[in-house]
Amino acid sequence: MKASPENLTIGAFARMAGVTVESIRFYQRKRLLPEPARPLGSIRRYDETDVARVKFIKSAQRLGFTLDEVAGLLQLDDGTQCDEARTIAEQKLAEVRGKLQHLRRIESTLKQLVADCCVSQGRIACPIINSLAGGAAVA
Amino acid sequence: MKASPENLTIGAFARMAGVTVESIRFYQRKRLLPEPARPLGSIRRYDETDVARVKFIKSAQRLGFTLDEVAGLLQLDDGTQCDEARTIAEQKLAEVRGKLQHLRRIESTLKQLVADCCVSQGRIACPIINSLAGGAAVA
DNA sequence: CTTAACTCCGTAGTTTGGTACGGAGTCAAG
DNA sequence: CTTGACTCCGTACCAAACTACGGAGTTAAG
Repeated sequence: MKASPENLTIGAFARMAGVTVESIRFYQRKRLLPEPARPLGSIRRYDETDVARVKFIKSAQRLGFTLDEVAGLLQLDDGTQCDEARTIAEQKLAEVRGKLQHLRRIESTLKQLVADCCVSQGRIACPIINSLAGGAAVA
Repeated sequence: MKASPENLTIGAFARMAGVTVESIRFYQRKRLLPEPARPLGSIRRYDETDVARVKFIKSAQRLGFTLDEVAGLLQLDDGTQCDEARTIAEQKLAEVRGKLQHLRRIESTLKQLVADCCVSQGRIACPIINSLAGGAAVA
C-alpha cells in the first residue's frame, strides 16, 4: 500500500500533512516527530508514516490535547495500551466539561447584562459598566 | 464618601485591589491605569478611584474580556455610552457561544471515544488511538 | 554550468497576562 | 542617622504553538 515510500522532501511532506515546513521542524524539535537520518550532507526524506503521524497530532489537537499530551499519546500508538489511552481521554473529557461549566456561567452573566442594558434604555448610567464597576460575579 | 483620598502607596493599593504590585505596574504599562504624577523625586499615591478601576478590570476579565477589550470598555466608563457597551457585550456573548459550541462538539467526540474504548475491551487495537490516527473529526 | 527553488540550522519574535529580579532611591521609626 | 521596608524602573522570563529570518548548502532543470 505504500505508494511512495521514503521519497518526500520536507516541503512535499508538509503539504501532504497540511502544515508548514516550520511546523514540521518545530515538531521535530519537540520530539513529536523523528528526524530521519540525513544521507551524508544530503537532504532528509519522509514517507507516509510521517504524514500519518502529523495527522494524528492534528486530530488530537482538534480534541483539545496540548502537544505535550499528544507526545504521551504517541508513545501509546502501537495500540496495545488501551487502558492508558482511555484514562488520558477521560481526563481530557473531565477537563472539557469543566471548561463548559465555566463558559456556561459566563454566558448567562453576559446574557443578563445585555438584557438589563436593553431594558434600561431611558435611564442614565449603563448597567453593563455599572455592573463591571461593582464587581460583577461570573456565577 | 472618599474615605482616604490620594493616600495609598502602590503596595497598599495593590492589596486593596486584590492584585500584586507587579500587576499594577503591568496595567500602567498597558495604559489601563493612569500613572499618577510623582511629586518630584518622591513616591506616587493612589486613591479609591484607582481601586475601583482595577476591580472593573478584574470583573471584565472574569467575563472573558481580554485586557485590550477592557481598555475599550474603560473608555466608556462614564456610563453614557450604553449602546457601545452593549454592542461589545453582545459580541463577547456571541464569541462565548461559539466557544461553547466548539467545546460541546469536542465533548461528544471524546465521550464517544471513551465509550468505544470501554466496549472493545477484548480486542487488540485501541479505538482511541485508531480514531486519532485516522484523522478524528471534532464534529 | 548556471540559476532557481528548496533544504538545513540556529536564533529570535509573536501573543496574553502576567511574574521575577536587581540596583537605586525614598520614607518612617527609633 | 541608620536600618528596614517599601518604591521606582528596566529588563528578562514563563507557557504554548508556532512564525519569521538569514546565510549556507543541495538539488533539479535547462
